[in-house]
Amino acid sequence: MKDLDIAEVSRLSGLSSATLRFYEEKKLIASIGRRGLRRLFDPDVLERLSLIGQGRAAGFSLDEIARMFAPDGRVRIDRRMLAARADELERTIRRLSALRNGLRHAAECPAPRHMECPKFRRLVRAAASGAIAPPPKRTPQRKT
Amino acid sequence: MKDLDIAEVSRLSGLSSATLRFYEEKKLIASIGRRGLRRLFDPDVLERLSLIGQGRAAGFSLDEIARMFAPDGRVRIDRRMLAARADELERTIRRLSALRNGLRHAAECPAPRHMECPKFRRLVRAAASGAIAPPPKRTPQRKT
DNA sequence: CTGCCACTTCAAGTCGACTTGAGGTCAAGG
DNA sequence: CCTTGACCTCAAGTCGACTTGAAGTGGCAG
Repeated sequence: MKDLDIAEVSRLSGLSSATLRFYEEKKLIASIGRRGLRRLFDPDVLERLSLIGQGRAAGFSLDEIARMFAPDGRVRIDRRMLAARADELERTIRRLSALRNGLRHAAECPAPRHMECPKFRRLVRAAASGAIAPPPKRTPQRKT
Repeated sequence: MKDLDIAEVSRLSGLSSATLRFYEEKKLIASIGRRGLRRLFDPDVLERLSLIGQGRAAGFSLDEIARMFAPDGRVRIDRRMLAARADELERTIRRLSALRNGLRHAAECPAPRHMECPKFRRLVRAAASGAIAPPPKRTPQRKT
């Protein structure tokens, strides 16, 4: 397959070229050369970007993801790290499920004001003990 | 019940006093008075903080949460908004579940290098089409 | 009465992941 | 040959949710 220039990679990956340059600077991807000033990429970069996307979606930081690639560019993922993250995801999923149930109830609850609904109060109380739950960040938007 | 000073609220809620001041400034909570310089809070503030925690955990921003409280301090939550968020959570949960399965597989996969495992490649390919998934932020840590 | 020290205010800093802006370059089309 | 426009670099800005630092204050133990 032919090399891709940054605009093509951008189009195919859905990431802005600024982001691609940023990723290159962070050593997450590497350009294979230039045509004039323009970066050229091996089509493999798309797989790599997908991998990076997976990592991000799983909650790894860019730095962590960078560490998952051996210096030769091969994937070298610590299996224990993955298992740990899977467990963490499991917990997150449970928490979010409870939350979703709470929200669904609140959305359907007939009480004129939420604090008058015993179920809602119970949910609030339940979460009140101890520390307050930290945020599972909402999906930001990318710009083309 | 007796009024609480900021240190007590901090202890009971697990939030730093700086955070409490920050929340007050953002109109998320209100102090009921002072003893000297010290803020005093109605014990109800704990329920309010719990509610705020719930909101944060559900992915609402502080500004959005602030809008959920009527000027008189009563809860006034738009039910459609809650339902919408519940649906969004549902989607997030599905995505995370798939991801968790992928991670679990990757962690147990016998292939010496992940890209050699057909299952792993399939997962990567699957996510490769179209945009890259956005990050579900990881739990930060609070300081007392 | 004095000193301590947890509180106060206000401004500025932090963190991650990008985005934006200014000023520059160069391959390709007319 | 010249213009055009997409790319380039580097620095700085943005966003949300706090945290940190400097400088000040006042209730209360001794």
